[in-house]
Amino acid sequence: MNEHSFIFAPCFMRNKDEHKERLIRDKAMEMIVKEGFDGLSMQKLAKAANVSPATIYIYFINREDLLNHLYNEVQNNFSEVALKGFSPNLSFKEGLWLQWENRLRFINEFPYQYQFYEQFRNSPLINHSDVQLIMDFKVNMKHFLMNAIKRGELKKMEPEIFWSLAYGPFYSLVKFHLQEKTMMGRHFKISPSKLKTMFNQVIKSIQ
Amino acid sequence: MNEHSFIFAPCFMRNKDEHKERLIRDKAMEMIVKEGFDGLSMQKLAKAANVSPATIYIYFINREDLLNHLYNEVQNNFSEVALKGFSPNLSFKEGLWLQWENRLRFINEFPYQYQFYEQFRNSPLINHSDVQLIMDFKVNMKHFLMNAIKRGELKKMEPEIFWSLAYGPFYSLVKFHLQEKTMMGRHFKISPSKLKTMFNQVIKSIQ
DNA sequence: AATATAAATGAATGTTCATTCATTTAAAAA
DNA sequence: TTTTTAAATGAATGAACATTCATTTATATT
Repeated sequence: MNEHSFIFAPCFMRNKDEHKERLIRDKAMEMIVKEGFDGLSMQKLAKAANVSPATIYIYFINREDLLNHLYNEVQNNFSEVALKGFSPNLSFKEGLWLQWENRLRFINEFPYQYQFYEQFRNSPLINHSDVQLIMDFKVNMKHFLMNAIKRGELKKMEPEIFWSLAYGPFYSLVKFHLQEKTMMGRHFKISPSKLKTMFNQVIKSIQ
Repeated sequence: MNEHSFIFAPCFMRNKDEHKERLIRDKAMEMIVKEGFDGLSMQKLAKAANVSPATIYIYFINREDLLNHLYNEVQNNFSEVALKGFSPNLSFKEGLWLQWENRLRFINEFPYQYQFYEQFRNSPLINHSDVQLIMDFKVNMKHFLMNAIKRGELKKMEPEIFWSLAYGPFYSLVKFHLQEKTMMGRHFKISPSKLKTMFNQVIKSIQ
């Protein structure tokens, strides 16, 4: 052992099992969606993921850290999917529709992730989370909106009004369908034509 | 004691203290808004309301029963306020605006009630609640929408699309302002003129 | 004032909770 | 194969949980 031993120390280590962490994360989201934050206990989660309770603490500092990591992950996944194929140079109508489609695809594909996300955002946990929207997303949207205004496709308005007009109806429709789903036990996907119909009406309110 | 003694039994009873129940209900909603469903324990609630834990069980069967009663109460209050001054014979624009104003008034006046309501609706607890919208509300809205369609002020569309277009932006704007509030610690009320501006844009999407 | 009743209580109960810890296991490097 | 390391564990810990119960308290009626 010399003074540099901590740098050149050989690394005889066992790797973390990523499949195991994935399982813990997925089961946690599923439990929260089905039983609420109340319903998530570390012991029940351990049992559901087939690991020891202590194992969870190898991957996460504590319960709160686990929840924050889950939220962080979904936030990143969601905004990444929302921007798939997007460019700030698209016409306003094309760009907004693309994001509606992308968001709906994510929600249909990962309903547990999305419902966990909504539950987290509507709870006080959100106040203790320091997760920020990824910068890429912010910058893209800012340029997109500036271009649309420059081209006269969109009139200037306060940002919160824009977001409320452009996405309020979308998320409301999604909520209707997710409620239906949990009530009927079956998943009725939002039909693309219904979505497009509503989109065209929303456009009228923004232009 | 005769066979009718249970009917004519004298009633030497001490009355429930309504002020006490009110306090329990209010503190419960406040705790849930501030700390989530996780943060509501019967012992902490008892302490906050200055009663014994056992007292809560005089008014509510158990924790779940308490939460359901709270939700039920807010649902009723909210839909009652929403209909204040409403008539199905109002013009579509007048009737919808009246409801926006009424709803915003309720949210501004009872933010804890509203935020509890939102948190409950976005949690799985909603699946175990058998609370229904009051019939009066349903009937009124149905006639209102039928009249508006008859007069040509509103085109026929699927109910969930109507609700999403007519209220999605409203609730989205409310959410923006409530988030701001909890982040800044101060309450910035939505200005009526901002609300009216957005309302006029929303109307364009529905007609 | 006396009485009967349910409201109200504080302490207690058994359970479940998040988290820790001494130990074992597996795997990467030598 | 041996060595070293961190992953993984099951059992344990003390705190907090929902709920109950034997008493006491307040009050509407007599």
